[in-house]
Amino acid sequence: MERNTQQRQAILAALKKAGRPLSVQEVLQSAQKKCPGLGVATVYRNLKALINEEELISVDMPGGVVLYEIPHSEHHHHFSCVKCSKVFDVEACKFNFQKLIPEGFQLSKHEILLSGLCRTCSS
Amino acid sequence: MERNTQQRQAILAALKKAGRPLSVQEVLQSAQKKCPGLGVATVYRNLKALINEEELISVDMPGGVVLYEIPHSEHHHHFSCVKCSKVFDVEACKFNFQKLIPEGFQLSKHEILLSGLCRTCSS
DNA sequence: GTGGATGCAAACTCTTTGCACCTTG
DNA sequence: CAAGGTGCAAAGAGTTTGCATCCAC
Repeated sequence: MERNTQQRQAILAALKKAGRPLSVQEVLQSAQKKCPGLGVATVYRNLKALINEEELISVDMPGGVVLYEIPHSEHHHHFSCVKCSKVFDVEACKFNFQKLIPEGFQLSKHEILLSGLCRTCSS
Repeated sequence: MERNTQQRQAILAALKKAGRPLSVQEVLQSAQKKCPGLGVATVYRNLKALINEEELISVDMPGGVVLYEIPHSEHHHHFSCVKCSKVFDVEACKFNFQKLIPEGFQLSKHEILLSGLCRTCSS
């Protein structure tokens, strides 16, 4: 997928505008404002292609929900608000996870998902 | 769900025997050995009920796969082998995640998923 | 005996795919 | 104008639900 179609532009614009990880449905609804008639299949196809091109990253949430975001920072994790369900980025961690795993295991990646109340919901 | 049915016993036995998080399909196949004719719906219903009763915990994996395990230790996380796809428990972490999140956010839970090669697959 | 639990199949949700048409380069 | 992308609808995969039957208490 190389062509710069209106659909692709609308999808990327929606994610850029949001500034936080969005679900497929959120991407669809937001992108449809700029591109009426946009279908779900196209969103799925573009999201998959954009991840392959490393223009997007996917964030797996509990319950099988997958969110998509533009990889703006080198390394970061996520915070999910239990009340409003919005997902926020949190800063990089400098923890040494290697010491958690047993002898002989090779660590190559880690994912951290924090949850609780966001600033808005906790006040 | 309070009754101690053969199906429920078979499901719990399968998870106890495995000693690691299992998928719905793994639970079904293992439990069917002791309980032929066991249906998928019953497995789903029991797993859900057992989680409510806090006799099981669920582990969300990337790709929307949900695994189930018996909560044997107080607090632990998981390591997923990228080669054999088996999931192992790793020891408790003592990291301070609070310092990662922004001012005003309230942290109540954290999930860590490590991945790489397990001992068997790395040798 | 009776109400909760089961098994089956249908229904649902979410994602993918086939195909004719359209659009970008 | 030609390849590649799109939209629609149908097909899949995974999970849930309705209902008659069954069985644990």
